[in-house]
Amino acid sequence: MASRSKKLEKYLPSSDSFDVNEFPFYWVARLNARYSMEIEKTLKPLNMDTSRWRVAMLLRIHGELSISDIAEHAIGKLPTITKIVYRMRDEGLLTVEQSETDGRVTVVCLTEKGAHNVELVLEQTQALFHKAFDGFTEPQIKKTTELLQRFFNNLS
Amino acid sequence: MASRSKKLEKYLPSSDSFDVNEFPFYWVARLNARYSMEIEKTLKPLNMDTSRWRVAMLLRIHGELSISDIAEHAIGKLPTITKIVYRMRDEGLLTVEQSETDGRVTVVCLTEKGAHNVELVLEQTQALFHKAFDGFTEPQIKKTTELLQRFFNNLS
DNA sequence: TCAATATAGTTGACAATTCAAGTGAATATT
DNA sequence: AATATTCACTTGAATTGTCAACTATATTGA
Repeated sequence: MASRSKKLEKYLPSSDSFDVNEFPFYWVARLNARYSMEIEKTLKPLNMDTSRWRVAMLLRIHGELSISDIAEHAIGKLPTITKIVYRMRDEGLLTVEQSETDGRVTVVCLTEKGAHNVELVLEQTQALFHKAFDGFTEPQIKKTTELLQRFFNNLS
Repeated sequence: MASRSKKLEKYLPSSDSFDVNEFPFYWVARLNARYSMEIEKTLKPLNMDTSRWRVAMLLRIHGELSISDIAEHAIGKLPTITKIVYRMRDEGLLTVEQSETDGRVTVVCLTEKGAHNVELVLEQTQALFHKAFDGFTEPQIKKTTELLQRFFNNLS
């Protein structure tokens, strides 16, 4: 047995000494759920939800994206993203058109209404983000992202 | 303007210098999604999914829990958890009964079949967890959990 | 060049989640 | 002791997500 197993044992769910409270993925799931719930409170009055929000935010950042691009950034399944996108188009939040250079790809872009909506949400979530980062220093935030990225890459 | 805003600005989605790749919640969402997707590959052949798995795992750890307890640990909504629980009961994975000390609460417990199922999944996910933790030292894992907990508490 | 394969997305049937509105049991208030 | 309120679910209707199968476009290789 490798010596590192001794200390790392409690992080393996199958181990006898496993402790959920020390298990990173337990906290990733909980934090994600809590974050989503909090942000939905702001989103709901504006007829948005987390799915729509993620898509809108990605489009704000990247200008325009294909359905696959969105699926990749949001780690969602293609049929799911497709449906979110068409739902949002029907609501007038974004435009959908076939790419001119590749007939297979669907290019998605925020409408003015969609962009305006995003800004509204951003204004109203400011307080939430300040609360989220409260007590954190810049290096700590950086460290968090770095660790999360490493776990992410390990699973990819 | 506070001096700390300067450096922390890029972490606020409303800021001009915002960078998603440095945004912890982006990575929390992505990591959670990827982790769920990976674990579902193992779960599916055993007729399980992430929801059922979370509930089963919590029951393995805590012995028995009320529906609210489960909702709290899994950060899920009560109607959702209620339905998952009754689905799992119908599948013979757990028992559901009214508490003797408080007639409002529903006590949930794994059946033998449910417990056996959990052990099967645990065996088959061993490799996944080793992969997930690959390259991490004990202090790094500890640090990750600590940072996630702090974000979680900030949002609570 | 043209069949074979791969990509990118879409659709319909089905499953899971969520909201709103309930029920019934326990606590708190008068 | 009677009433009001809170708590812990539960349920039905509507929304959303997922799988499997399919379409259309692009790329590859003989």
